[in-house]
Amino acid sequence: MNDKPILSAEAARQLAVIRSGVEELIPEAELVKKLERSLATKTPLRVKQGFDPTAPDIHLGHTIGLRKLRQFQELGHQVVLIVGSYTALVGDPSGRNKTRPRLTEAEVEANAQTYLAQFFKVVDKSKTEVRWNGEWFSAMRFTDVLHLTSQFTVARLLERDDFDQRFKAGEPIGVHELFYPLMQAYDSVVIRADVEIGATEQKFNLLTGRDIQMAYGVEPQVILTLPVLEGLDGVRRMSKSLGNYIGVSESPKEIFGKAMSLPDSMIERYFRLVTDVSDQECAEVAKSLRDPSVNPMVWKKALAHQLVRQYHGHEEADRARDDFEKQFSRREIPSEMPVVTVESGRFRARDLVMRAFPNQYTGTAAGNLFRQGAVHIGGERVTDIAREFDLRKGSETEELVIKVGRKFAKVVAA
RNA sequence: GGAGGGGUUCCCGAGCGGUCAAAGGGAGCAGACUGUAAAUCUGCCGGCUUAGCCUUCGAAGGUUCGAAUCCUUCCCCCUCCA
Repeated sequence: MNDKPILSAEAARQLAVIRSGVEELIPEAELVKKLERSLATKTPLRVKQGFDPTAPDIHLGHTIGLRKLRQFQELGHQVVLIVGSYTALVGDPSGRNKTRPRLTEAEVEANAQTYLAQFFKVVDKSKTEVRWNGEWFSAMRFTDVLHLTSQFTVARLLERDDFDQRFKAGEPIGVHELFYPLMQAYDSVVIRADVEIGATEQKFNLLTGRDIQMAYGVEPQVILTLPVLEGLDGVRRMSKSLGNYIGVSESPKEIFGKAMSLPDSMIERYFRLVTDVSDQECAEVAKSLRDPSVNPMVWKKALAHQLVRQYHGHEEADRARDDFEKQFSRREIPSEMPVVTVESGRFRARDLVMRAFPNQYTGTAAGNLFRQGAVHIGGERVTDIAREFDLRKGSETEELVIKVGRKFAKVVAA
């Protein structure tokens, strides 16, 4: 406590903002020094975040980090985004129990563009420096690689939990995967990162950055880890591959609906981690949620509304909420649903379902839905897959609303 | 390089010549109940022109009336030794 330097008011303010919501800040004293120096010399800190263009969909889990970057920008610092065009060729082993599939360069390029478009929905593009790490890795000679890899030991690499677990479980570990942390670390050397942020599972990689920077005679970065967000199941991490995510590019209706399917236990956490709602307001939400007379659904709706608002604006948020209440609370037919046009003619009930929801069901699966009473056609439950419906343009049966479970679609005769 | 163990349907995991489209669990989907929450109960859970048929148990061959189960070769993974 006594060895902490005395903070200037501005540095103290910045530190408080930076620290909010973070899991770990290592080492805090170094950040303080960097902040003071930044203020004194009017030189922004270089705040690094990397991403591998493997999965183009940015979801709420990612926004925890992106929101932190934006905070840094608002404090006047420089964000450096590393597009891991080369690291993607390895695949980050963090939190993985399998080797990642390798991507082609074309896939990497396409994914990166998709990613950037979404990235700048949260982060200020004008205050971001984007660098592709192929810039330096493609120029490396083998002796450079040997030099880099000689700065670290296998024992230390194997200390990390994910490698350790895979090793013990008899899962394969490719030698190239061991390079991953070193490559990420080297990025920090090249761009002279002052701060690198990442999810908690990134801690090892981030710390490696410090070691490697020192080995190359660069001032080590401060690392800042952020919590990992649970997905829609409330248990497993939000991820595209698990299909339990809310993407920032999704429609208002999807975002609202997915948010409403969250377990109650996640409401407060989501408010804290992925909305602009202030800490004080979050505390009030938490308090209210503990009150047994309050229906948590009220807060979940508020959360869903807030999320849609952040990505689509207030009007869309209102509309999504109204639609939701109409469709699910009052069980009315939604105002908007996918529309599929078909040629005029007679259709068997099961074919109608398969047309209405293209590529979603096999015939067997659709047949099961009928048997289970999940299918409503024109507002009536249908259990006979062979029942025929006449759809004709111009006639009174020009269109039919098909409902399967909770999903709606409209079939219109052309 | 040598020795041993292993690859089963989305995942884990049983099966070890017919009764196997393959136990059990998980995930998923649907119905009931609800707040598109949780919990619970029930059903479905390879495909098809569905009382039947077709394709599946790492790959390719072979033995057999019949193979996920036996044999051969190959591919991949793990462990121990070097």
